[in-house]
Amino acid sequence: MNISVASKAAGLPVKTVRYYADIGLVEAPSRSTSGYRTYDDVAVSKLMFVRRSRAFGFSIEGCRELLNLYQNQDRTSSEVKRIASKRLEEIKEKQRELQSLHDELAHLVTSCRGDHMPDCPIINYLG
Amino acid sequence: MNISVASKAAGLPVKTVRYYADIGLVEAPSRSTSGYRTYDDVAVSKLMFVRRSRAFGFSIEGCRELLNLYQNQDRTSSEVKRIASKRLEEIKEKQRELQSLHDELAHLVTSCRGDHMPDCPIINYLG
DNA sequence: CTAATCTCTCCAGTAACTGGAAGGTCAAGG
DNA sequence: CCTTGACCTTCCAGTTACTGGAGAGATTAG
Repeated sequence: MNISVASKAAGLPVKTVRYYADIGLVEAPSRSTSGYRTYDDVAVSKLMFVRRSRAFGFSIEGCRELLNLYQNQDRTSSEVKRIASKRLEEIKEKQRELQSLHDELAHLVTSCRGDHMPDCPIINYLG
Repeated sequence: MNISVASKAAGLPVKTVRYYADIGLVEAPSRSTSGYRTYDDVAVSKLMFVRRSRAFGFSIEGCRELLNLYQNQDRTSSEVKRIASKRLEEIKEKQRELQSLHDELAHLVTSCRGDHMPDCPIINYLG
């Protein structure tokens, strides 16, 4: 399979597929005589695995860890759970941040009349 | 006031204060004979304004717009409100994203026993 | 045979800083 | 007067995770 087919199958842009090999996140694929990258189903699965991990917000380094566990038959589910739990905590922390941001900004927006006058509680708060 | 005093007053790192002038977000400060940047209270207020805007997650470009309105006595509060509302919508969108991420990942984490065995619903889901 | 479509590599740019090197300036202490 | 240490300056590079584009070779359809 050439790169465009593999990238479609994995659901990733071609550039990204190349990039993941460049940084050593996935194995460098073999090449055809003319130098084209050649992919098989296993390679595609790994790319897909990375895409799904990224969708959960795991960093590239996080994906690297997860991918190692994915490929390692001697892994323990507790290792996986620890990494996923850490990410879950990050998500919760971000949610708390966003919630207070939301509440504060929503309050300001509500209290601003939004008319043609220059006086504005939002500006007053920021200044 | 030298840059370190101003940066403390504004609550920003020295590097960031320089950076904001470099990109033209705030005016380039005047210089002492020896080339040191010199700040006054007005400059500090503007830096503080940017810091607070950034804290709401406004991009540098967003801050630029807001700062223009802050400095413009002919602004209308409706302009300010429009920008703030846009940001609020972005925050809400991000919250929705995070919520589904949270729910999905929390479900997976809960269903993973986290023991010494390799079988893991998290890995199964990702792979 | 040619035109279109792939593919390759390499370089640069994105956002918003942050770190560090190399070197000039200033105030205080001895 | 000299030195030491804390400031200050500029410039360059690195961060994250890609993305866009140039220039050139390969392959395929008609």
